Amino acid sequence: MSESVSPPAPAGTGPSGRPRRSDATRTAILTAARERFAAEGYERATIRAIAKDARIDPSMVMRYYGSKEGLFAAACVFDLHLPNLDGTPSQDVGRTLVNHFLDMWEENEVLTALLRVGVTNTAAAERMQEIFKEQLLPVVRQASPDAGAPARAALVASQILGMALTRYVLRFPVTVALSREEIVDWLAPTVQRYLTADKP
Amino acid sequence: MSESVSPPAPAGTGPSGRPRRSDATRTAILTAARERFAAEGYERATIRAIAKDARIDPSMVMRYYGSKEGLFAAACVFDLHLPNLDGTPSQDVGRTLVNHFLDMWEENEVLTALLRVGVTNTAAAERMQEIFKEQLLPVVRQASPDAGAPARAALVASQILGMALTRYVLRFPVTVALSREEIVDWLAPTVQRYLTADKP
DNA sequence: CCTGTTGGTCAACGCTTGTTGGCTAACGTA
DNA sequence: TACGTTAGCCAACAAGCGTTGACCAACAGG
Repeated sequence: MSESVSPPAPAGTGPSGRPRRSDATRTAILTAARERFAAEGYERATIRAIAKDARIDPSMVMRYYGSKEGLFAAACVFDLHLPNLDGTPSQDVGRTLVNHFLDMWEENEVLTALLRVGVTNTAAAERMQEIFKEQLLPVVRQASPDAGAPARAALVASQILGMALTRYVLRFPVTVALSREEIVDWLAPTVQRYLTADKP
Repeated sequence: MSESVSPPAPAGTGPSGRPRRSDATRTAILTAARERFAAEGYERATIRAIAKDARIDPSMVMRYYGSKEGLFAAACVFDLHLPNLDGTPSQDVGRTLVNHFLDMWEENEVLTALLRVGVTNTAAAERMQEIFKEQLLPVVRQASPDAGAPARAALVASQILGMALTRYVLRFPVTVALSREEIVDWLAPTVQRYLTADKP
């Protein structure tokens, strides 16, 4: 928690600093870390392997990110970029959301990393929960302004994360073989119902 | 794969042998292993910790199960005990299945272990896939006899596993707080639709 | 009673892990 | 040019891991 005095490493991005000479290395480490965490989870993604991917010494990782936990925290800053659904016809919000989530999952490995690590790492699980709470919940409130929004968001998350789990993490062959269109056609009505249907 | 000749340990349950004196220890190890794997995943569940839980020496685990992988394989033999849906009115199969899965997840930690480990361990992921293929797929075929049964089973799995993930593994507070009835009321129509609705 | 088999402990092995500190060399200003 | 700062490598540490083999104690059958 406390910053040590003597080492010159600022430990985080200097808020008002100009670009440092080591920024390339820093992002190389971060990129390698994301790939490894996403592919192998927390324990199997070793600092040594990440450093080798980034073509630097393992000790550099410690210098720039303090510890493995610090590295993971830095690697998992993430924004879902959920679209504003104001202009979307209310019967299309389910389809729009499912499409957006699939995009997010396929273009960005941070979500896979977060899911793979969160299963064994409490900090990552809480981080994931925060993301869904802070980013999905407001959208859900917009789509269904009754008091049950948190529960509706949780239901949406269960279906979205279940699809991500079986398709991108566990990689069930049948699920992987489904086309984007099939997935959207099947999941959109589910999400739509969780968002807008009366409580059963 | 090959049984070594000299050591007297039969390595597996003797198919025609009478009960051994060490059976109590064997099951103690297996119970402890299931708990640890379910709670912490593969890498964090150390043989030493499992042995301590079972109040025996770590080397016993090796003697009885050969290796950590062997122990995990033995700990994850599992039967979903899916009910025969022949006598169930066809509009109730969704509700019946959701209820059954929730029962399974709450009374047996093997599923949690399998999910937590499968996320980082290919063998466990394949094991989970087998279970769903061999045990869920036939039930799905029974409920929807068209050619799309594998895809329908995959969709059901995505929703069931997503709920299990967020409720029993990631433990999202809102999801944990949902009552059994709420979950069933919301998820049953989803599963029902995946099983019996026309392809969208 | 003896003797082979089984159940169990103990101490150590080789290896990998995260982490540390000291050293060199390049940079950038004064 | 001189010198403090930064970027980077190297070698090592302590701890924990799965795994092994030697050794002891309790049992069972002749």
